[in-house]
Order: sequence, then structure tokens, then C-alpha cells
Amino acid sequence: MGAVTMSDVARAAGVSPMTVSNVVNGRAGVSDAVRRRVMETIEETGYRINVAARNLRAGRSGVIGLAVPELDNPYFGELARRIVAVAGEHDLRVAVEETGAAPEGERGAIRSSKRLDYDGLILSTVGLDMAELTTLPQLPLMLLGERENRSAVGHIALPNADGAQAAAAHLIDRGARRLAFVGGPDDREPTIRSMRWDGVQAAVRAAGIGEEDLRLVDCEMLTMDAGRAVGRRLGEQRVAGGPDGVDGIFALTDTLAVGLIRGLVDAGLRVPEDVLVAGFDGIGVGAHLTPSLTTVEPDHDWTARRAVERLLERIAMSGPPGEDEIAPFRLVVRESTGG
Amino acid sequence: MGAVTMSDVARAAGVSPMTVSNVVNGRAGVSDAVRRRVMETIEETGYRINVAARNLRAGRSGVIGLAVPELDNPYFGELARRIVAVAGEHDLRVAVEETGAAPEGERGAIRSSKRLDYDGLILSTVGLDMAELTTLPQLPLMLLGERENRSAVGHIALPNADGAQAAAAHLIDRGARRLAFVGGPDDREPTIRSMRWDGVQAAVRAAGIGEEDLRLVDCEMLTMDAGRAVGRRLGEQRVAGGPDGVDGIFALTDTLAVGLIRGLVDAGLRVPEDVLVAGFDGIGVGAHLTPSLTTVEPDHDWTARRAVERLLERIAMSGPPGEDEIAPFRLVVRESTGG
DNA sequence: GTGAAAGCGCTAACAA
DNA sequence: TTGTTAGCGCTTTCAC
Repeated sequence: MGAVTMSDVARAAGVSPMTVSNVVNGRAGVSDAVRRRVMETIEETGYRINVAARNLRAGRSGVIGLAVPELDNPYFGELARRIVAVAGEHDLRVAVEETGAAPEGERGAIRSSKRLDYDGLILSTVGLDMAELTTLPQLPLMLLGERENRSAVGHIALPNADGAQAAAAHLIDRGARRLAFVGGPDDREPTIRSMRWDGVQAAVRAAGIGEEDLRLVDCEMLTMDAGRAVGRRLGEQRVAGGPDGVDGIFALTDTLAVGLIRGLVDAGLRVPEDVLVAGFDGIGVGAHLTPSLTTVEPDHDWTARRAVERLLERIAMSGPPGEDEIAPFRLVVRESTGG
Repeated sequence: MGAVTMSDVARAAGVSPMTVSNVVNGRAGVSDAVRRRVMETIEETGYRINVAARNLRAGRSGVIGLAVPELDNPYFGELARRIVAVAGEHDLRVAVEETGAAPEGERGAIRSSKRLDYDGLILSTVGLDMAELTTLPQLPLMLLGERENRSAVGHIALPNADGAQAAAAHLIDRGARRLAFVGGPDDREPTIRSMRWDGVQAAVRAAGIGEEDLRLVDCEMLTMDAGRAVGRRLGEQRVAGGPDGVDGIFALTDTLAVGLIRGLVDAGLRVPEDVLVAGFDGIGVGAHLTPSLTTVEPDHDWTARRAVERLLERIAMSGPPGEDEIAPFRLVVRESTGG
């Protein structure tokens, strides 16, 4: 543990620790000669700053948490990657956590943020309701994915309504007339699901399709397995009912869509010939499926950057959460909706 | 920042800070009465330990790094999830990092581990060679994936040779006779690729298949895109050459296999009717592809647990890296090799 | 432009 | 069983 300290460097360079500190932190007010000498000494001694000490002094931990529903979902992996990158630019470490898309997991993430002393938390929330979120945390918090602007918590929203509307409009444009919206468990208040549902409804209304030709299909978990089960069921109904069954599906997430497509195949249907399918998220594997997946792709870079930067602002100034922002998106059309 | 400190709690409870420390850390030698009183005071004051201070005192940062090639690869997401879980049991935070599967990225991860002062690093390495790894780091390091036992660095190995051999034997068992091994860039020394290649060769030899019926196909990157390009090429050759083309493919990773299958489809082939395909890793999406993917699935739980625990041992005792261990695996047979 | 003093909150070592 | 002392490595403040 022969760790080299600032004092060691200072002694070796014949200056005070304070001067070393100034050099290390690139502060002004150090003559070029001294700066150079200190730099050299740092090089020679192999000095590295002690982050724990600096953090203690600064009253921070230097770590922000990132809590996502599922780490093995490529979407959140991509998100994590970018957030880590942006945070690194600010010399922050990112501790990742998984919530399992359940309120209990999200509560747990907030709790462990406190236990492990994170400076702030970026929470990609699915389950926790706003009431709880606004009371619970004594912790700079950025929410990812929700839309509604509720006072105490900062948001970076996904283009839930607009994106879903675009996807549904596209399904209709490609000839679908009997639509299904396959989503997660129902909730009491604005969630990703309800907002995307609104978007799809808007598209249906705009196209003059009757409400009876849009079905809402529950799906307890947002997993491929769950999606596949639903797909199989919808597929079997379609097969039994002939051409009167569902012919266009919007899946709440790409992950769900992957399972859904496979379930439809299990039931003997072809995508897109018999049923069109579109998802939401823009996960990478979507491009290489058979059929490849049409999806709403939010701008992940933008999302990550804004989330981190705004969290940093909140940590630094403990000011108000600020305005909601909505990520830009594009609709990526692929084979699952006919090309 | 009205943070409550141990001294505050001590004063309020009428004891010394040291006693509070002992209670907080569950150390023995505190009377039940005092312990209870301190606990209550902690509750009342809302005291939370200052991790930065504790770390400074302990000479650690409380953070370990986890560097993986690609965060948006579900395989590494799963790995990360489990590692975070195990580390959490030990009150450790996990900072994730992406190397991009390139030596430069892996070097960068080691560098930033030092910059950000990680207590240790779990590195899922692909590119960096051992010579460099053993000289470079002054940092407790656990390697994931490699096999060769080289003095200074700890390893948790994947069942590279045995797993690949099992997969290849299975391809042959299902009737494949002209095999291809599709892997990453070639390397000078034992890597995941060369070890899996050895396994495949062993299977081919054991089956009495001629060396000329096993092809080694390079693939610069381990991405779906790259795999797709290779798949398309192999597929076109097969179509041109008739039944004499490749009829069984082992892909170095599942990610590659996903692209590969799609590339074969692009070329007009059917999997598994025309070509059998097997991968390695057991990524979740493999089960829901069309066709679903046969794969070698290492025991991820085991891998994560051993990696963290052994890293902790190394951090604590800075002892020798210890023996290599190889993760158990199973061959999961799915549609891409005929069911 | 440079340095000395003091203290961030915690805990090891020793004393009582 | 409990308390006192001292110091982890850094940086804010103020003096020179």
C-alpha cells in the first residue's frame, strides 16, 4: 500500500501540498516553472489522486446510480453505455443496478442509493408511482421514460405518445385494420404504457378506424417469454377466426415484440404477410431478426447526455428539477411491417 | 448539507463516536442497552454513514470496475447484473465500463480504473495479450473468459474448449459434414477464439472428418453486423456450390450467430434445413429467434460469484491470484440445429 | 504566486 | 464495555 500522497509529491518537488493540489486540479495561479516541476514529480513518483479523500473533503461520493429494469435488455445496455461515457467526462463513476421492472426493485434502488451514498440516481422507472417518487427520495433524482411533469422530480421523457402514434399510423398505412396494443400491466396513472396507448388511439382515430378494431392486450411482464405467450394466443385466435383476427400489432417494447413475433410464428402465422408488428426502443438485435423489426427509435445519445447533465446540475445546485424534455425519435421501418 | 455525523449521534445518545461506529458496523462488545439506545438515536436523527469517510479511513474506494466488451450485448448485461448482485452483498459498488472488444479499450479500462480509483477490476477480456496484462496493472484484476493460467493475474475461465467441442460434436451428430468455424480476428496466443477452435478441431478429429472439411472463417468484429456479412458470403458460396458448401457452422459467440443466421437467410438458405448453426454464450434472445439458437451456455451465476469473491480475496490479502477455475456449462439444443 | 493551519467523518489502537 | 487520541489525504481559508 505504499500509496504516494500529495505531501510526498510536495516534499519531493520542494513545494507545499497546496501547490500540488492546484496543479493537479488545473487551477490558475501557479507559475509555469513550478507547474512543470510538479508535473514531473508526479510522473516520477507515480502519484495518483486519492478519490476517497477528495470526496470526503468535497462532501460527495463521486458515484451516481443508474437503475434500470433489466440489464440484459440491450436497450438498457445501450443506455448504460452512454450514461457511463457521459458521466466519465465529468469524472463520475456510475454504479448500475437492476430493478426488475418492479416497484419493489425501484424502491430498493433508491434505498441502496442512500446506503451506498450515491450523489444522485438516474432511474429508468416503470412501476413506481409519482406520489411515492416525490415523497420518498431525499436524493437528486432523474427519471427516464415517464412523461408527466410532477414538481419534485426531474424527467427526461421518451417520445411515448408521438412515437407510438407514428408507429400505429405506419401500421395502418401499411394496410392493418384490426390493431392490437400489447402492453405491460395496467396502472392507475400516466405511465409509459398509458402514454403509448394514447398515441396509438390517436392514430386509430385519425385514420377513421373504429374503436372496436383496436384491442388492448395485457401482458404482465415485459419479457420475451411473456411476449411470446401473448403472440401465440393472438396468433391462434387469428388462425381460428380467419382474416377477421388481428392484423397489426404495436408492442410496448422491442423486447416484447421479439417474443411476440416468435409467438405468432409458433401459431403458424407469417410476419408481415399475415400480421404486421412494430415495437419501441430501437434495440440492436431488431435489425437482424427474421423478420427484422420495425421500431420507434429514440435518440439514445441525446437521452443519456441530458440525463447526466441535468442530474449534475441538480447535485451541484440542488435547485428545482426543471422542465421536462422529450427525446427526439425516428421510426425505423423494417421487414416486420413489410419493409 | 445538514448531514448527521457519528459525533452528532454520539452526542445525542450520550456515548462516544466510537461506540456508534461499533454499533453501525455490528461489532461485538457493545451492551444491548447501549446498542438499542444508539439504534434509536440513529433512527431519530436519520443518520446515514458517510461512505467517503469510511473509505478514506479504510484506504479503499468501495468501488470495483467491471469492464466488458459491449454493454448492449445481452450476455454482458446478464453478467453485469449478477456481478452487481454479488458485489452488493459485500457492500461494494460496481462501476461498469465498455471496452469495445479492442485492446485499446481494455487498456483504457485499466487506466480509468486507476484514475477513478477502483479497488479492483473484473475484465472480460478479448483483445489484450497476457504479456501486457501481467506487466501493466498495479491493480487487483480478475480476468473473465481467457483460459491460460499466467502467474500474475486471476482467471475465471469459460469452458471454451469443452463447450466448443460439445457444440461441434452436436453439429456432426445432427448430420453436418462440412463445417465452418466463424470467429473473431486471429491472435498470436491463447484466446477465446483459439481455444474454441481447438475444441472444434477435436470434435472433427474424433468424428473422423477430414481437416479439409473444416474451414476457419475470419470475422473482424464480434458484432451481429459482421456476422451477417459473413453469413451472407458463406450462404452465397453454398448456393453457388450446391450441396458441397458448408452445412454446419459454429459461431464464436451467440451475437455473431444471430447475424450469421440472418445472413444465411439473406442468401436464400434455410436454417436448419440447409445449414446447422450453433453459438456460444446462452444469450436470452437466442430462445426466441426464428429459428431459435442452439448454444453453449456457461453457468453465469457461478461465474459472477466466483469472479467477485476471488477479486475480494485479492483485494483483501493482495495474495497470489490463485488457480484458474472453469465455469460449468450445458449445451442447449434448439431449432438452429434441428431441434 | 505560494504556503500554513484546520478539518471533512470515520475508525485502529490503545487506555480506562 | 466504553472512551480518547490521532490521523487517513485532500482542499478551503487566509496569510505572506
